[in-house]
Amino acid sequence: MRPIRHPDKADITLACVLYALGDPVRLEIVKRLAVEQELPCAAIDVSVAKSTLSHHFKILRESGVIYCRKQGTQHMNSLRREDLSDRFPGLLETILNVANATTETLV
Amino acid sequence: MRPIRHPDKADITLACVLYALGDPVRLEIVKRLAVEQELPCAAIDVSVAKSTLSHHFKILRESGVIYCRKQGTQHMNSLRREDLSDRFPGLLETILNVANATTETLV
DNA sequence: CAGTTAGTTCGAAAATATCGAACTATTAAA
DNA sequence: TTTAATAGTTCGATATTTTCGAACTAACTG
Repeated sequence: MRPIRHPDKADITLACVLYALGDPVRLEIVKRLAVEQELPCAAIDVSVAKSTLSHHFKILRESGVIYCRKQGTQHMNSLRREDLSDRFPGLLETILNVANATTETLV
Repeated sequence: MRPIRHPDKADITLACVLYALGDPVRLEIVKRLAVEQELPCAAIDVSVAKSTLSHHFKILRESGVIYCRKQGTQHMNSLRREDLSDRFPGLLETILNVANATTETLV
């Protein structure tokens, strides 16, 4: 397995973040991470193939939305809250806010 | 030309809105509309084919981000500010805020 | 009516997403 | 110390989406 790539805070772009969040599966992942602090990929119970879920985590990671560290056989994921609110103040907070206020059938 | 379809306010979903905004061209369109109130498609000067630009406007329209009315040969586009802030309070405002604060090379 | 402008639709090519199968890395068990 | 189990990635094929240019439609203009 290759080293896990993460963009520098300064390289995080708004369009990429919005793109990453603009998918029901990924939005669900982010909502879970907002509550649970840190989770392995398998903790997310959505109806997509394992390889597809892996792809979604990669998109979130490469867009700068989540941070991922290896721990044993697991990959522990967490939101890059601080980096995101430095770069785009209020963005993640507002999105999580409206995401939780809305009862959308996600996934 | 078929009648122009717009989703009802209640049918606007967060994932679709974020998806619509998660593209540099479409984000640029929205930034322009935030300043100019109402614009025909051709007023947006981006380096994509006319048919591609038409597609981007369609995505924005069908996601509920913009409203489009025909006026002669033109299609006048405007942000659905009120509908969006009813449905997702603070979302568009925050996104426009950080979009303008950030000097991203879009398009 | 012919010509112009604004935008859409169509068909093909390119890029992205999804899936299942095969793979890699780490831990646990025999 | 093999052997198996678990977590996740990578690969190859198929499906969906994006992009483009060409052809089209609709409304205005001379």
